[in-house]
Amino acid sequence: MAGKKRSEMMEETRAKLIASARKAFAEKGFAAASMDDLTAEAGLTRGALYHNFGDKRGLLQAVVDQLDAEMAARARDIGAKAGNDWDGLLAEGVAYIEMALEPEVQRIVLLDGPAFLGDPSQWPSQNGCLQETRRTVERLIAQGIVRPLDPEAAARLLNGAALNAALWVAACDDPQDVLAKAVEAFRVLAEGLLARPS
Amino acid sequence: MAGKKRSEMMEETRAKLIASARKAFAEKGFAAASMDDLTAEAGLTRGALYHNFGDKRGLLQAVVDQLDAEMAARARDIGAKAGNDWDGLLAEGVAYIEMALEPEVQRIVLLDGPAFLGDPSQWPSQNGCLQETRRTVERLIAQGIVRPLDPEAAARLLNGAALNAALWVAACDDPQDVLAKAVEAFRVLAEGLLARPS
DNA sequence: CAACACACATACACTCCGTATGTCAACTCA
DNA sequence: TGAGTTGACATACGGAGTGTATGTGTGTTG
Repeated sequence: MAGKKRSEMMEETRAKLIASARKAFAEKGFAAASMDDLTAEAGLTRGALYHNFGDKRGLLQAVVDQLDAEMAARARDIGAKAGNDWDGLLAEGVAYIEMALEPEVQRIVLLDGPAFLGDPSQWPSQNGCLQETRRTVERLIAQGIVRPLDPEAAARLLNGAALNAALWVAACDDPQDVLAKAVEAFRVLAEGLLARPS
Repeated sequence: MAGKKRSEMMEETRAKLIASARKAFAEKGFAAASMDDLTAEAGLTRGALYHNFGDKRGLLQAVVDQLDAEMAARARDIGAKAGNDWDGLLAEGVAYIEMALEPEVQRIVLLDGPAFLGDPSQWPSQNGCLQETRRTVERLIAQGIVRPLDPEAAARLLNGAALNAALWVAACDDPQDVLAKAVEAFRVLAEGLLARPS
């Protein structure tokens, strides 16, 4: 079995390590996750890890990149399904809140990522979600729907608001009820961006 | 010298350890800070640390509590100086952004705190900044200035937006310019909370 | 003043990361 | 095709760090 080339094998081990790391980081957090346990669960040793990713942070970076790409793709799809850009922006924001409820996203991308890798906008993956939101804001400004302001700033604050909303929902007792309140508050805040009719 | 009672001595060692920890955590981050180095700089050993704080996280919690109390007090003062509650809310938000630019606050309270202690609202100190903002929002709702919505949700999102704004400013090349953009965006977003004249 | 309590120091066991070295299969090329 | 080489990964080792168990000296109390 397995007529694989060396490069294919290597891609496979990378994928296995990243998959194990996603689980371990999400469950125990980056700091508490043991590389020995990680690699063992993937049927490998730390040798493979250091060979492929350099060090522990390198593995975290790879995991974050993968998650971020998935999140950006989902946000794009959801935004595209909306009737117009404004509804798209709101839908993206709500989607971001809901994604941030998943342990993998919350723990790895939103908590450990910034703590161990630094500011998200400086990541190699360039924080796809942020870019997605920024582009939507830029379109809305061009259309005159949103007030002229720095799109990067707006995207930053919107995503930040969504993140904290998600942390709140994730830690509360009644997620159903709190999620509704958080989404409502997000919508209200976002409306501040709208160009006033006045 | 030193006609001190035992309890006074203990308070003093706690204060010394917390002070050293603030420096070390802010400079190296919680994970990379060594307890041996920490305590040595305070003229003590790890024995004192484990006796007073239980474990490394306990020390982080104590540091975070202290910083949080200071931040809440500053926010309260700044909010009180404003002419009305609405200006107070904006001033608090801007102050929060500016405080988050200080390395101690950013690194310890905003990055390592959530990563190692979990959701801020569940901290024993109960996140004074958040409570401060929430109370201001409650007053504004009572006055009919802000739309009726969940004050906790609004406070959460506002603080989250401010936090991300600060991370952005701290990591950028031109803090002066970016800070202005961030503050502007914050103001615009916050205006979404205002009751529409309709 | 004798006995205790307690704040803190010391010593030890364990885990974990990173690196240096080893090994074996896959690829190359004569 | 087979000897040499490369490279992906495993193994072995050293250093550092946390947490705990035990020791010690000073302050407190009856």
